[in-house]
Amino acid sequence: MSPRRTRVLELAVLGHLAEAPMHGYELRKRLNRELGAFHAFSYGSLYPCLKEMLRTGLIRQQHTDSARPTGRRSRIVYQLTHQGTERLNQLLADSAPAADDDECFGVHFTMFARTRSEVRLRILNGRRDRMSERLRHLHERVEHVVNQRGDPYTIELNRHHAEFVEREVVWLDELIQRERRCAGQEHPADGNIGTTVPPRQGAPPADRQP
Amino acid sequence: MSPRRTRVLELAVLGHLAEAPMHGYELRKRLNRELGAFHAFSYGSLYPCLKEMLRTGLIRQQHTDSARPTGRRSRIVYQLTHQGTERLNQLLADSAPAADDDECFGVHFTMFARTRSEVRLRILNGRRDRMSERLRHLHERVEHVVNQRGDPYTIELNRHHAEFVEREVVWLDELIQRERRCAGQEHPADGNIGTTVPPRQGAPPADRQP
DNA sequence: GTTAGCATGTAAGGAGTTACATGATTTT
DNA sequence: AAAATCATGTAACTCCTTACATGCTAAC
Repeated sequence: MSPRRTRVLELAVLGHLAEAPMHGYELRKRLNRELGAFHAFSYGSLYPCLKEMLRTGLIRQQHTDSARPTGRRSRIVYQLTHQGTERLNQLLADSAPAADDDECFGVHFTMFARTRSEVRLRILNGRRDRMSERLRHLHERVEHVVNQRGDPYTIELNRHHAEFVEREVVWLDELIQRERRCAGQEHPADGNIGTTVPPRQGAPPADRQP
Repeated sequence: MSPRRTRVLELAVLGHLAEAPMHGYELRKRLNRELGAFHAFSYGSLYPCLKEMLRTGLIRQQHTDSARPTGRRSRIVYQLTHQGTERLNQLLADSAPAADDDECFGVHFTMFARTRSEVRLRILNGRRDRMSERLRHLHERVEHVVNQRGDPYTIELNRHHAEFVEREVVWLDELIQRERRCAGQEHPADGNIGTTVPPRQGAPPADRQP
């Protein structure tokens, strides 16, 4: 019925569940902490998304035998299915959306530690190219406005924006260089996404109560 | 029926029509040129918005006696009504949304030349405060991630973002200082920001055909 | 004679948000 | 007893995009 193929949210959820099984509330907290002021998701989008992903078989509810860990309201802990893992790899490997969309890039970036070095480079390069292109457009526009009749505030806004994009390109260049220097190392952080994630064996669903 | 109270688009349209009557196509071109890569509106949002504004009496169709200027397809030229002017002033005076929403701030900013000095200062100050607050949150988050377990890429993203917000605050501070220096002048548009802007007295409805 | 640009629109849908409803548990 | 926090969820709405449909004129 309603697809609810929530592009970026789906990716973020898959990425986090790949790290460890989790329930919705925890998921949202982490998402919003990691993405910072980049973007904040609400429950109104997260829960329907989880439901849809459940329906399409990307995730499943964990066998909740010993339901509530410390008496709280029973949680629904989700974990990736095989299909979910495949979909995640597929999404991660596709660098095109990350280049265009700021949010999407952010989400991809927060999962770089679990992304193959080659894919990271592809994403960073794609992003760099897009940003350069955007910069070129901006410069053209500034020039145009200056030449024409030029409202000073419009010029200032575009100039300021161009400065930001310039910095973004520099930042990306630095990151690309860093990546290149450690090329070959498939595990710059610890553990990849392509294979299963064994190091997290006995880790409980992230539940620290005092 | 369908309200279509398109917040930011409505403001932008009002602002541009206050400058000169215009038809939809021209409006969109200007919007997207001035806002740069900030945001691009499509016809699919602009035309319904115009229709709704027409319905609610914010704008009206100009008496299109001598319809087509050079044989082209007949245009529908819109102009502000009295209500539209009032609504514009009301929206411009409300600095709260501009502080929060990036797009909204951009639209407000491109209309600063036609905004009262006092309101400009209020908007800039509000924006500055919000950005400072955002910065504080970001620093807290970075610290938290560093202290906890710290994924290096998550830290890097937040650090990078924080740097941007820091620059934005600096930029706003500069603008505020500049505004303060020329306080009293209701129209610092000439030589305020950078380039001088020509008088723009009897500017015709911007229609240059070769 | 066909592409490109000007000009106006509509229908369907995407990707969320807000506000609300509910209920348990812990802290004050 | 009240407020905060944890936890899940829904309905209605927003604001915009994409893709399409139409048609006219200028330029290649």
